[in-house]
Amino acid sequence: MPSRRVQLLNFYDALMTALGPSHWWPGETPFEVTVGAILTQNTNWTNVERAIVNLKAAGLMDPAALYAVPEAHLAELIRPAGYYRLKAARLRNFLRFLRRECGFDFSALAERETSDLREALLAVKGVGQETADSILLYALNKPVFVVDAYTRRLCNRHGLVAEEADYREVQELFMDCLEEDVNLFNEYHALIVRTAKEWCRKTRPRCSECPLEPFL
DNA sequence: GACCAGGCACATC
DNA sequence: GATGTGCATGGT
Repeated sequence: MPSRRVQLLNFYDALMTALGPSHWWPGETPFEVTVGAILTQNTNWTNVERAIVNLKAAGLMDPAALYAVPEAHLAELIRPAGYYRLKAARLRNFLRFLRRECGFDFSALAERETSDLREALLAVKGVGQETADSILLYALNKPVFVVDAYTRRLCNRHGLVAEEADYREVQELFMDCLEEDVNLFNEYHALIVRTAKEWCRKTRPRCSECPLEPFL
């Protein structure tokens, strides 16, 4: 029985061989990445893209500019992403946080120590663990592993964690077993999500062809 | 027409 | 502490 570290490294190699590098997160700036992280909560990325296009077309992919927009207008712009009233409030919660903590300056935010910053992000209403970690890793380049529903299923199916393991437990599995490497964490999470989309959806090749079978 | 998608907060027991 | 529910759009 290979160690959990070896299993995780084998998964990674299999995914990288099958799919190649991901170049994540799609987004031109840390702010855009963060907006995407909030908008994609329980939502298909293609719907998020429509909302991002609307924001850019309105010249609002900028924290100070976006904060100046009335919440109802913001909600209409992000409507294609679903849960639009809820997400408009969540985006504004984050913008208020950003103004208070660093005057809308992401590079100042990135100076802060990771676990302290994580706590601060989690205190924003509408930012849970996955969203906070996505912001830390993909917008701020902090070495934090992002866990999602796919990651949990993968670990369950392969007996790496118990069925009832919570977010932190799955996260610690990866972070304890792997070296602390922003690039590795970035690529690993991206590959898991891409595998779920490209192998495990019914219109794609069957699940038996998935490089991680059994995955979903 | 049902089911799903890169969650989260809150109510209720 | 566990479990259930609302939030909403667009693709398959």
